[in-house]
Amino acid sequence: MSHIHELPKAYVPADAEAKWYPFWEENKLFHGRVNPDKPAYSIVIPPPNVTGILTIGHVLNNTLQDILIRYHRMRGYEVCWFPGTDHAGIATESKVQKSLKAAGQPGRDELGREKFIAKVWDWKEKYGGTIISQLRKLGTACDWERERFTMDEGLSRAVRKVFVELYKKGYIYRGQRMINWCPVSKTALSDEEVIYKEVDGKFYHIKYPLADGSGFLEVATTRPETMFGDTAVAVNPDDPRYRHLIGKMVKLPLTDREIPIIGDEHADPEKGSGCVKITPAHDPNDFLVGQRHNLEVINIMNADASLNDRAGKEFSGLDRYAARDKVMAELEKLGLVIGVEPIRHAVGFSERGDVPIETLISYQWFCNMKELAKPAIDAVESGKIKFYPERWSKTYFHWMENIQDWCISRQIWWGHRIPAWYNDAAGEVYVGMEAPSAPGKWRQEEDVLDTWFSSWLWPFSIQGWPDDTAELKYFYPTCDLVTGPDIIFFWVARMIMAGCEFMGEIPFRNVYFTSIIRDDTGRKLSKSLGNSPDPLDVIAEYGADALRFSIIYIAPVGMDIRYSNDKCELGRNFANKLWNCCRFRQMQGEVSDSFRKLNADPSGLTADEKWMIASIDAAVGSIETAFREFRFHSAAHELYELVWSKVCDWFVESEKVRLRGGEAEKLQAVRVLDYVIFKVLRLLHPFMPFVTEELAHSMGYVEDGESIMNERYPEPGEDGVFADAEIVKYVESKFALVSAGRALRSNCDIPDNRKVRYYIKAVDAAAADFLNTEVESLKMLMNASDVEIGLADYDAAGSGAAPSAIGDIGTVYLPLAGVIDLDAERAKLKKQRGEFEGWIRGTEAKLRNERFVAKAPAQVVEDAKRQLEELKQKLERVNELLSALD
RNA sequence: GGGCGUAUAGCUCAGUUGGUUAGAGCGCCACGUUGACAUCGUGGAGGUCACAGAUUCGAGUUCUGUUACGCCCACCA
Repeated sequence: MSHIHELPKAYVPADAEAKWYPFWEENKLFHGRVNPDKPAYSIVIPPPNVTGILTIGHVLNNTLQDILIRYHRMRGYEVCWFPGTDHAGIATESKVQKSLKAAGQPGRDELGREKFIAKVWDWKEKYGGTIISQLRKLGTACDWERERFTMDEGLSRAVRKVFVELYKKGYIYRGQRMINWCPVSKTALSDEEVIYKEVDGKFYHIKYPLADGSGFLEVATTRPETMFGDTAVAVNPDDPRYRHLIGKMVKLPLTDREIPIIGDEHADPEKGSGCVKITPAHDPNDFLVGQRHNLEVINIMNADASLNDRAGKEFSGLDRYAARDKVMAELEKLGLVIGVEPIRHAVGFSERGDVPIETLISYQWFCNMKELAKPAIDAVESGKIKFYPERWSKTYFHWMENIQDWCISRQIWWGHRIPAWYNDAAGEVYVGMEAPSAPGKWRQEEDVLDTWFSSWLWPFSIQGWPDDTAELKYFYPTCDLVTGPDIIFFWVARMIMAGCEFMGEIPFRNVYFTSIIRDDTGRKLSKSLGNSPDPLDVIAEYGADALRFSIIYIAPVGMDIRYSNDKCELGRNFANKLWNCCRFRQMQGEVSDSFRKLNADPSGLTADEKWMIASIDAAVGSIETAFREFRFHSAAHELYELVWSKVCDWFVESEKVRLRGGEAEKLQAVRVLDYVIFKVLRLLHPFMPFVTEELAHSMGYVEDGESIMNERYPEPGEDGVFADAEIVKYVESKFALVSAGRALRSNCDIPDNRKVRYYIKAVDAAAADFLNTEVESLKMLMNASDVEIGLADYDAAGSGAAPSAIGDIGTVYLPLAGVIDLDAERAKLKKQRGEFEGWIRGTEAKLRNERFVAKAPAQVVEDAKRQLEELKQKLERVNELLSALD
C-alpha cells in the first residue's frame, strides 16, 4: 500500500484556512439561490458596525450562525446567510472626527455638512470592510454577493418609505418633549441609549427664602445648578407642615425672580425636607408638574451642557459641574446652605459618549410605537416567534407592553437625513420620499434618523424591499436570528414590529440569544480594561476551528461565558486528535468503497464494529436533538466524546488487531473506519469547517472541486440494520473489564510497557463465549501477552494468589508469579465487600418498603430487583475471592 | 422598588421529563516516548450538589424561605 499522501504529524490550521476559504468563495458555495425545489433556510447577520473590529463576542455569535447555516445546507435546505454592516451614526461620526483630528485635518464643523459626509464615506470605503474581512478568517459562510450596508441606496429608500408611511399614519410626529441629550455627541438619544449607573453624588440642602420675609423653605437637590430653571417649589398638598404656604412666593436665590409654592402630589413628604424645587425644562417629573400648573419652562443649558445666559452673567458659559460648585459657593456666602450629605444614586449616561446625559425639552421627531407593538406582542405570545432561552420573552413583553414613543431624530450628519422639508414662509411641513418641487422655498430637515431606524428593517430591506423581489418571496421570513440579549429592545423587538407592519409577516421564527462573554475573572470584556482578546491573534495561534469549537464547547446556554485564550487549547487539541485519527486511518491504505455506505454483511461485523456504529448513531440522534433545541454546546460535547473516547480511545485501539490481521479482516476494518470517519467529519463540519474539509479531501472522501459542505448530514437511525443492543452491552462490559485490568496493573506498579498475562473468569457460558471472541482485542487493549478466558476459578495452585477485579461479565485476574501483597489484596476485597453490602442493604430496604413497591413505576422496581441480584452475585464473587486468599 | 439569572471537584462548567454509587475539560499525582497523536496514552486523588424547611417510597433535579453574586427594567427630587 502506498503512503504517498501521508499527512503531516500535526494539523497546521493556517494551511487549511488559506486553502479552503478562497475555494469556497470562488466557487460560490455560499451563494443562496431562489430554488423552489428545496426548502429555504435563511439568516440575516446582525450587522456589525462599520467602525467595528472583530471581538470574541462576534466570534461566538457568527460561529453559531455559521453552524446553523452549514448544518441546514447539509440537511438539504437552500440556505442563504445575508451579511452586511451598519452605518452606526454616532459611533462612526465620532470615530471619523477623531481620526480627522489626529491627522491634523479640519474637523466636522469647519468642513460643513457635505464635505464632512464625504469624509465619512471615504473612511467607510477605506476601513469599513475590516470586520467583514475578519469574519472571513473565522470561516463564515456568508453570501457575500448579497452584502449590504445600511446606507446603500436601496436601504435608504426603504428607510424613507417607512418614514413616510408612518408619518401618514400619524405615528411619526414632530414635537417638543423631554428627551435625553448627550452633551458630547450633541444630539438627542432614545431612552434605550441611556445607561443608568449608580454613582456617588451629593444631596444638597438649600434654603429658599419666603418672599414675605417670614422664613424659608428647605429644598433638597442633587443638582443645585439647575436652580436657574426653577419656576416653582412644590409641597405635598396633604403635608401639614407646608399646606398653609401654598400660593405664597419664594425668592429664588442668585436671581431676581420670585417663584410660587405649589401643591402637588409629586412632592413626597417622606423624602428630603418634603419640599422639592421644580425645574420643568430639565427634569421629566418636573416637566409634568409644570404642565399641571402651567409653569414657565426655562431652558438654562447649551448643547454642550454649559449654562446659557438664562443662568445670569456670572454663570453663563460655565460647564454644569463648574456651575454647580460656583452655585454652592455663592449660596454658602449668602448663608443659604443647610447641609450637604453624600448620596448614591442612579445617573443616566450616554451609551456612546459615556458621559452623564441631560434631560431637557427639545423639538424632536418621535414615533408612537403603541399600535406597532400589538401584533409584535402577539407574534411571540402565540409562539409564531420563539425565544431561546425562552425566559427572554418575559423581558420582551414587559418592554413592549410599556413601550414609549421612540425619539428618532439625531442632531448629527452621518445617517439617513429625515425626509421632511419646511416651507418657513408658509409655515408648512412636507414629508415625502423625494424633495418637493420648487426647492427654493423648501429647506430639508437637518436631523438624521436614529441608526436603528434603518436596522429595524434589515430582514427585508436587505432583500430588496420595498420592491417585491423573488428573494423576499423565497427567503422571507428568515428562520433563525442569533444575537445578544443586550439588543433585544434596540433591534429584536423593533424588527418584529417592522416585519409585522411592513411585510405583514414576522421577520424570523426563532431568536437565539447568545451568552455574554467575560474574561476569566468574570469582568466584562472592554477595550479600556484591555481584557479583550483579538480573535485574529487567537486564530493565528490556535486556528479558526479551534477557536470556533472551543467557544461553542464552553458556552453554556443562557449564561455568561468566562473566556480566555488558553481555553482554545481544547479545540486545538481536538482538531489535532481528529487529524491524527485520520492520519492513522490513512496509514492503513487507500480509501475503501465504504465511506458513504457501509459495504458489509451486518452479520459479519465484529462486536466492536457493531458497537461503534451503534455509538455513532446514538450520537447523531443526540446531536439532532441538540440542534432542534439550540443546545449547541451539548452537540459539541457529544462530538468531542464520540471522537476522542469512543472512536479513538476504544474503537481504533481495539481495531488495530484486525488492521494487522488477514486481508479480509483488514478490509472490513478499513471499511468500517472509513464509514465512521466520514460520518464524523460530516457531523463536525458545521463546527470545524476547515479541518473537516481538508481531511475529507486528503482521505479521498470528497473529490477535487467538490466540498464536504455539500454532503448530506448524517441522520439518526440510518444504521438500524447493524443494531444489536445485546452486543453493545457486552462490548461496554468488555471495555469496563479492560479498565479494571489496567487498574490492577497500575496498582501493582507494573509499567504500561511491560506485557503481562491476565485470566478472566466469565460469569457464565455466554459471557465466556463472547470473551473468547475478544481475546485478541483484550490483549491489545490491556497490553497483555496472553488473556485466558475460563469459567473456572483462577487456579492459584500453580502460581499463587492473584489480584483481581470484578466486572459485570467476569472477574479479571492479574497473575504475578508470586509477587502479591496478600494483606493489601485482602484489604481491597474487604473494602469492596463492605461497599457491596452497603448497597445491598439499601436496595433491600427499598424493596421491603411497601410504599416503594406500590408507588414506584414497575420498571423502577424491576430494575431494583435486578440490581439486587447482580449485587448479590458480585458479593458472592468477592467472598469467593477472599476465601481463595486464605 | 419590580423582574430575571446563577450557586455542583482547586478552576470552568455538564447533569433533558425526580429513580442504583453525581460527570467532563483543565489543573494536580503516579506510570508510560509500543510504528495516529506528548496538541498523546493509562491509572489515581478530589464533591455532605450555597443554607434551612416542605412535597415524595425516593430530591443535585419540584415547591417555599434565606444568603451571596450578576444582569435587566423603573421619573428616587
